Formats: sequence, C-alpha cells, structure tokens
Amino acid sequence: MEIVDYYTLRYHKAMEMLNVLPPSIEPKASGHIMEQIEFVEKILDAGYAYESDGSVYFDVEKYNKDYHYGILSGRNIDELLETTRNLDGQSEKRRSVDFALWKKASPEHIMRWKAPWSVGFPGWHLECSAMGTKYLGEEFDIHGGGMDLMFPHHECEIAQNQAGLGKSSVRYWMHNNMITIGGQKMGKSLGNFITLEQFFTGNHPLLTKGFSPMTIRFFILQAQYRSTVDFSSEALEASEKGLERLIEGYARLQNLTAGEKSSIEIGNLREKCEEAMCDDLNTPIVISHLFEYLRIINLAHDGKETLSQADLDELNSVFKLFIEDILGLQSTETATEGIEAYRKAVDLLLNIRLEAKKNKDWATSDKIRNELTSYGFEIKDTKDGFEWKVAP
RNA sequence: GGUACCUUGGCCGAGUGGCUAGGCACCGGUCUGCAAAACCGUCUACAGCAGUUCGAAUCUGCUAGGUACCUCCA
Repeated sequence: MEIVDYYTLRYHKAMEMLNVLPPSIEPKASGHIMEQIEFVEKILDAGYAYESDGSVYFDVEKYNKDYHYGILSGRNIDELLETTRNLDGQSEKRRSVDFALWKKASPEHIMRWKAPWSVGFPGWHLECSAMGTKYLGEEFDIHGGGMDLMFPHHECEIAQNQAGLGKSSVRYWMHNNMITIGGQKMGKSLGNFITLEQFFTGNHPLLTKGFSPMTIRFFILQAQYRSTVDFSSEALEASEKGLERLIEGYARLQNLTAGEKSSIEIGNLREKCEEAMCDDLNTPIVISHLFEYLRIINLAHDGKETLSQADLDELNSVFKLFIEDILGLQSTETATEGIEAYRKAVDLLLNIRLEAKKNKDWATSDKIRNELTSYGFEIKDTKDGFEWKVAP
C-alpha cells in the first residue's frame, strides 16, 4: 500500500502541474471486490463462463458464436486460436483465448479474497466492467485509454459487459497513441525512459534543459491524440517558443484598446475552433487558428490595424474559452511579477532609461537594459514606452 | 512469424482525389539610436517503385523503415 500511495501521490502532483483536472472519483479495484464477484456471477448465470479448479474463465469461443469477440481491435478469433495454440501452462482453460474472471490464489500470492469459487483475486479486465458500470451506469458515452489497452483489455471488457449485462455499455472508445523519444519507443531497457519530473527539471541526458508543465501540455496538444507523440528537446524548444508567443499575444489582446470600428475582418474564429474540436478533438487545428488570429492581435498592438470593442470582446471571449478553458493552458506569469513594490521599482528603472533615451544618453540607456537583461528580465521598447517581464 | 496502424519541407505537426494548415529554425526586408519584440516576404514537402484517374500527399499493389498488440503483470 505504501508503494501504491507513493506513486499515486507522485502522479497526482504531476497531473496537477500539467493542469489536468482531477476526476470526481478514482475508484480502486481492491475496494470493489464484491462488485467484481457479483459481475462474475452474472456472466456465469448467462452461461458465458465456466469454473475450473477454483478459477472462473470467460468462454470466448461460445461468446464469439453469439457476438463478435474482437470487434474493437479488428481481430478474428480463428487467428487468435492459431497464434496462441502452442503456449503451455494453461491446462485449466478450455481454450487459450479464454481469460480469467476469477483466479484461485496460489499459497504465496498476496492478493486473497473469499469468493464462492476459491480464495483468490479477480481477473484483471473485470475491474473496469464492474466499476465503470457502477459509477457511470450500464451505458455511458466515452471510454478512454491508451491504444495498448485496446487488445485484449478493452476487448474483454466489452465481452464481459455484453455477457453480463446484455449490452456493450460504451458508446465511443477513444484511444490515445503512445509516446516515443527521439523516434524510439520509451522503455527502461532502451535507457530513454523519461519521467514527467525529469521533463520539468531537465535532469536527463536526452534533455538539453527543463520544460515547464505548460510547455509539455502545449506540445502534446499540438499533436492529435490518436497520433504518436515524439518527444525531443528540439521539438519541445519549438513548442516552448510558440506557446510563449501565444500567451503573450493573449495578454496583449486583453490590454488592447478598441477603435471606432475594425479595420480588418475578424471572421468566425469561434466557429472554426469549435469545428476542429468536433472533428475528434483536433487540437492542432484549433492551435493553428489561434496563431492566425494572433497575427491580427499583434497588428492591432502595433497600431497597424484597429479592432472595434465588439470584435475585441469576441476575440477575448474565444481566446479565453479555447486557451484557458478547453486547452487548459495557464499563463506562466510568476508570482513575483504581481508584487506591487517590485513592479514599481522595475518601472522606475525603465522610466529613467526612457529619460536617458530622450537625451540620447545611450550609455545609460543600454546599461539599464543590459543589466536588467542579465538579471533575467526581458525588455521590449514600444512606440510610447516599454514592456518588460521576467524571462521564463 | 501473425494482425493493425504509421512514414509529410531543416525540426515538429495538420490535411483523405483538384483550392496544397500552423508552429519552430534559416534567409531577406520594415520598424528601432542599436537591439529585442512585432509585422511583411522567401524557402513549397508528402519513404521508394509501379498502377488507377483528366488529375493523388490523399485510392490500389509491392518494397523499405517504424510503432502497437498477439505471453505475464496492470
């Protein structure tokens, strides 16, 4: 339990940093043994399972006569029977493709619960059937998961629900693809295993530096979820810069002053973004639309275009909706920037520099800029003043 | 070995028969006292071979490379 908690806490911490909203419930399989036993009984009653030496197995061959086992992953049972025929150690099962619903515990096994068939533990596909339908009902809309779970795990889940409840329960399956590192799959044996913490700190031989959680999140959103995501320092650095530009533009948008009327047609960003999201959550397209509008915002910021109050309100509303609420990208503004006295001190320095510039005292002006830059500030001159921030 | 999917410009990554996203980098320009930022422009790709079609990144076949699953554990 201690080990479980250690990793659970670590996981929650990382998810929080990535701004992944917590679910309303995270049920645990070991807390739902009764439900799982009941589910086994339902499947037994329906005749799609059999008991063998204290264990209970799902009768895949029989099920496949009435339904289609492999409907999700596009497999057919005949192939499965052939490819797994000569594996041994499965004498309790009628068929090698049959999977365990309840497993009798060997004497040294640490998971032990009492069930009508033996002291043992539930089969590993069962928890999802039992808990999913307990909390979401016998039919629910979306079931997610990694593509690696499609077969056999989700396939078996469908079979269990169909056999036990008479319905396959899930309306849409959404499988996200795997992660690769430099084009190679991530694996401990390959030495390219990188944890989220290591991405954040940059403490890994394959990383040139650390990346903020928001950079990681943005990077992932720049690929459609069904595609593999290839992590590399080079690609992450590109995302980091892009995200910075996007967030900065969003901040500019909020400070833009409206003109009499718009000098440029702003079109229907909201509709375009909604359309992209409706197309199987095509977040890269949403992001590309936002970048297109970023150009308009920057033009307005430069005074080359003007936007009416109505257009500004619309853009503000859409940018907020998609950047913050839907893509979940938080501004990386640091706490120190918010301290009033500190802001005023920096403003004061830069106002002195502005004076020096007016007097063409470039030595003083450059000194202030260069010193501040070396402390980690980013100074930008604008038409009538300056902007600054702490470099990320 | 079997099944499925993938291979896009320097890098990342959309796009499913004609209109050829977006980001990052590079180069040129505008702006600037010089920078930075911003803006404008340039670079025009679809693994290879063959085929279908008036027309293919997009359809078909083959070849090469990659990924996942096919066994335990979740």
